[in-house]
Amino acid sequence: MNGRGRIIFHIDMNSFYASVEQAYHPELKGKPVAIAGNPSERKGILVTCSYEARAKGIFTTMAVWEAKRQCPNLIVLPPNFERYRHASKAMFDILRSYTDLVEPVSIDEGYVDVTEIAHGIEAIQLAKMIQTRILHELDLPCSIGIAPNKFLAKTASDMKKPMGITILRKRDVEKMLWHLPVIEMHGVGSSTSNKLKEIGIATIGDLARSEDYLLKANLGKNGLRLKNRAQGIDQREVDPNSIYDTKSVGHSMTFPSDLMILSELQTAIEELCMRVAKRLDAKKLAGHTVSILFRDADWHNYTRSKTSQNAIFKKKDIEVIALSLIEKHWNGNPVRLLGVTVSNVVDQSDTVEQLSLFTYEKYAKEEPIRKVVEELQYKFGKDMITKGIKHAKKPTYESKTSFSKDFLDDHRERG
DNA sequence: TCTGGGGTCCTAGGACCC
DNA sequence: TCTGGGGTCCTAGGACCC
Repeated sequence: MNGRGRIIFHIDMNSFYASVEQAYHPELKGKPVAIAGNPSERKGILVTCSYEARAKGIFTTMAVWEAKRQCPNLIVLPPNFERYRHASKAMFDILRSYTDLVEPVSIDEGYVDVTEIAHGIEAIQLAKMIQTRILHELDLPCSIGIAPNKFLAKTASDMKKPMGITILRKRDVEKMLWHLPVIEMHGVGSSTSNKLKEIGIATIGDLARSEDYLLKANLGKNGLRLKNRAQGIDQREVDPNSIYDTKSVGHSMTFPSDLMILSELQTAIEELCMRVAKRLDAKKLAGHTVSILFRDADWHNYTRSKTSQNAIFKKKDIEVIALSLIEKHWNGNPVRLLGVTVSNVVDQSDTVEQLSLFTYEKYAKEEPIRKVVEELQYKFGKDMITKGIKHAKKPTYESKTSFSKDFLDDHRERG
C-alpha cells in the first residue's frame, strides 16, 4: 500500500458486441451496426449498436423494426456469443498479465486493483498501455476509469466514450458529480429517483448532504449506501473470485404469441428445464430451490418457488418441480414469458447421490453408519441429520423433531 | 416504439425454534 | 397461559444492471 489509498481501474468495452463484429468483419467498420437477439422476430430488440448507429438515433433496447425504420441502412446481426466470450477472455487475459487482482463484472467490463503495480509508473500511463494493447491486439476499443474506489472508477469510465481515459479523484466529486440528477448515479433507477424526488432530493449533491434518518426511512439501508457513494465513499474490494460464486442459473423465453393452453406451458417448461440443467452441468452446480416466472400480457410478473432439502441438477428432477408449480399456480391467463431458475446453489460434488435399494443394502452391511448417514442426509438434508446425531449422542436432549430420532433408531437396529 | 434475457441484492411477512 | 425476544429459513416481490 502506498498510504494514499487504492488505485482502481474500471475497464468498459465500448459497444462490445458490435465492436467484436466490426473486428471480425472489417468491412463493417464505419457503418451503423446493431446486434439483436432475434433479428427476424416481432419482439426482437437491439442488444448493442455501434457508435455510427447511435449517431443516427439508434439505441440499445430499441425494437428491431423501429430501428430499421429510423435507420434503413442499419446492419442488424444475430449475436455470436461464442465469439464474444472468446474476445472477452482475451481482454481479461491482457488485464491479468498485469495483476491477478482482476474482477470481471460482466462479459465486457471489469475492475482492476492496480495499487501495487502503479508505483514507478503513473496510473494514467498504465491505463494508456492497457487501452492501446486491447486496441492493437484485439482491435477493440475500451474506456478506462481511474479512481480510488469501484464506484468512482465505474463512474469515470462512463464519462468519456469511446476510447476515453478519465481520472476521478475523491476531491473532484463535488465539482464533477454533485450538480447531476441522482438518476445519473449507478445504483439509482427511475423508482429510486422518484422516491428521492418526493423527499426533496434531486441531485447527487442533495443526496450527499441529506439526512440519514430520512434516507433510512424511505429507502432502507440502500439509502445510506447511496449517500456514501454520492460522497465518493465505497469500500468494496476488487474480488477476483466473485465470478466463481454463482448464486442462480435460469432460463426464460418470451413467446411469439402468448400461450393459453396448459400443454403448451408444459412443453415450454420442459425445454427451459433442459437448458437450465445443461448450464448447471457446465458449471458443475446443483440447487435446492426451483422457481418459475410467469409474465402475463400486462407485463406483470409472478414467481412461485419450491425449496427442497436435497440439491438437484438433473433435467427430470427440475422438471418435476417446475411442472408441479405450473399446475398449482397458473391462473389460466395468457402467458407472455415463462422462466425457470435454480437457486440456492451448491457444487454437484457436495450433493448426495440417491442410493438404489440394491446399493443401499449392499453398503448397509459393509459400512452401516456412513451409509445410513448418507441416506438420512439425502432424505432429510444435512441439518436434520446433524440434529439426529446430536440427539443420539445426548439422549437427554429434548428434541422436537421426533421423526428423525425414530428414523435413526430404525436404521441403527438394521445396521 | 409496447418493451429480451441473463443475473444480483434487498425487503418483508410468516413459520418455526429456543 | 398470552407474553417476549432473537434467530433462521422460506416465499414473493421489487429494484437495478448489462
